[in-house]
Amino acid sequence: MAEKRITSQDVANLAGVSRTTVSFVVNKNPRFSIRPETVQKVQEAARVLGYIPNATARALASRRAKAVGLVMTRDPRYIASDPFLPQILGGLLDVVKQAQLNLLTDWVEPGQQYQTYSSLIRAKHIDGMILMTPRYDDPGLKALRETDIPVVLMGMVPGCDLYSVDVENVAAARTAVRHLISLGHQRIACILNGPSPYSSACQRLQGYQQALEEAGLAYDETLVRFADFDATSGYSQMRSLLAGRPGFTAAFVASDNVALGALAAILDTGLKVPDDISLVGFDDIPMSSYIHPALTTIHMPAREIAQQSCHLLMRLIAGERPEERALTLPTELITRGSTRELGRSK
Amino acid sequence: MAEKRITSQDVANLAGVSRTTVSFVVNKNPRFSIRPETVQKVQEAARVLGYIPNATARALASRRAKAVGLVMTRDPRYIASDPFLPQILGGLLDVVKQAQLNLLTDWVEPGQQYQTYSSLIRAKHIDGMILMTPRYDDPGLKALRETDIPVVLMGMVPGCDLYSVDVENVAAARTAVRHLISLGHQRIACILNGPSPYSSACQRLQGYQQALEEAGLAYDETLVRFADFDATSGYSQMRSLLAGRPGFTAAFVASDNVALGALAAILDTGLKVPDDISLVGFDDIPMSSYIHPALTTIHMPAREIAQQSCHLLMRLIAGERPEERALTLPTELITRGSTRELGRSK
DNA sequence: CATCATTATTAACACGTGTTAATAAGTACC
DNA sequence: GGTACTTATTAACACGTGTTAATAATGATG
Repeated sequence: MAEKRITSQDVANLAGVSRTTVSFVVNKNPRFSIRPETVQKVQEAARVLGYIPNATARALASRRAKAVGLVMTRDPRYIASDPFLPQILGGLLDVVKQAQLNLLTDWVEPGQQYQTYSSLIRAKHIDGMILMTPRYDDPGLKALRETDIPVVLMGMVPGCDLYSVDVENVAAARTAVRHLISLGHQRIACILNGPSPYSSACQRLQGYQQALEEAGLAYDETLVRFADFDATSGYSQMRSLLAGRPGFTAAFVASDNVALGALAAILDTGLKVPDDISLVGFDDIPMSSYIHPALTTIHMPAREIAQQSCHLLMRLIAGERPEERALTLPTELITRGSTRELGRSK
Repeated sequence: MAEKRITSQDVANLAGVSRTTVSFVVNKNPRFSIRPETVQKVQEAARVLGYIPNATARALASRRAKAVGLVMTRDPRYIASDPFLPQILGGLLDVVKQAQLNLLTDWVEPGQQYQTYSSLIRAKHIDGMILMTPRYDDPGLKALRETDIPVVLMGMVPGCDLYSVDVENVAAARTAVRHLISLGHQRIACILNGPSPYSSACQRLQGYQQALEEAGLAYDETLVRFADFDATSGYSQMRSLLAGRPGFTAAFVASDNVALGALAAILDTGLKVPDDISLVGFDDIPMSSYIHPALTTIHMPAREIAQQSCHLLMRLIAGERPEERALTLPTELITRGSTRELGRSK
């Protein structure tokens, strides 16, 4: 309690130099060269006293918070069931630690988006932010575009030219559905990962439609459902699909999490995967290879997305303005046990 | 870019009062009463200008960072596969937002614990911190105890009287194993969630041993394995168990995540759950009810743990020092399809 | 030796707020 | 109308650092 805070002044006194010199040594400011023996003295004094610069004062003086924000745009209850969050966080922490930055996490209450975006930045708690899972209908995005605030979207919003890092959702979904078609399936159901305001849901639906179209298959709206990111919604949407008895032999579920729920629904109805219904997921969450049958899915490079987003954000904070505004990462189809050629049994 | 920052001075000028008055109005300082019409004037001016107080300056002046830290003590690769992180984060964000605090996330590199703990606080980036999944062998804990830094452990470390919030690991594990015993199982394998330096692993092992003892069953070390938090490790540990052909009819796996791997290993060997082997997990991750067979497990109130930890931390930051240092939350056995009475078939 | 160029160091101000101690204005009382 | 007291407001300092512009010390050059 009585621990006296040690300031740069204390270090300066002990080393017998001025506070400014200490600052130059600590920050290795290249514009001013300091005699090696002075550097030595200062570093020794800092070590002896256990000097740790006060980050707050530093932020105030340098007008740099040395922190970036991860801002989520979902209800907290979805945050709690987001299977990617750990990977994203892991990737961000990696980069952030290496760059000596801090990571602040926040979520925006629906409808208060702009308020939160702008106050986070303007209050200078952070230098820039990464927006996770942006929505089409977020009015805050347009407002952000007009400022010059460093922002990176994880996931893209069409018609919005903020910097973004995303996977090729359309192509990936098309690949997934093509795979089912190549196995002979003709009636293929589709459950999207989330509601349509989320751009990833929309794009994956597009990929589904494109694959059907190029194969000359009709698009049947009654085979399409929108889930809500979690397994529970996947379960009920699949039940709703099965209740209609539409005779589909395969399903593309645009989220592994949702797919697990869908899988449970199928098994509960007494049908088997892949014998009766082939299932393709999306995301390749760590667990996908450990369920039975192991889930065929699209690999989502979550960690890379996080890392690239962070690197991009750091460039923006440094003042760079790269030409390319949308960075798109490749995905990969992982074939496992949940898909099988139509009509072939074990 | 040219957007001029608006300071409290600007507000003061517009309202025709001093900066101090603005500060009193904004902070609703009760020690100084201000005439209602002045308050009105100031608030109006702030609204017109869109004034947002600079959090950094505020933190510096008030010597309160208005932020708490979530510090993880695992390798980043474990962070990435921690199924609880989303729930924890969701719970923390809930509380933190309500208290107008910010949440900073960080992880400590093994071996550098104390360095990071202390610099985070002393640099005043945060006012206090929550340590996730502490280890027995963390020398930083002892060092922390000697300072008066507000810290809450999520998960407890015996012999360390830092404030902590945890579940009753021993009792919960005992309940889980008792359940298996009550179903007639006598040879029960055990796979711990993580390596023994993690206290939760140790405690769950104790619970396992106690249940055996009170039922008069012998403790067989060859039936015990330590996993490494993820499904992959669960898979290999279960394979290793099965390779020995020790004839166990049930297994207690102290983590659902690990249990999923173990389940896959069992099924891959051609055995069935629960027909051949009954399985009890631990954690009740959201997915546990959606796999087949649905996992019998111990419900871990992750969200509550996070919330309670945060509340406790806030009290510590406020200067309180509650008598009770260890808060223990109850768990609950959730019986699902993965356990069955010995010898009874479907 | 005087002059200039270069290097090393520092005094002084800036960053935007919280807070104390002092002042000014207003009110009640005899 | 002066005094004591309350209320409203502010000037001035504190927080701990980054950074510029000026100064002092050193070395090189004619």
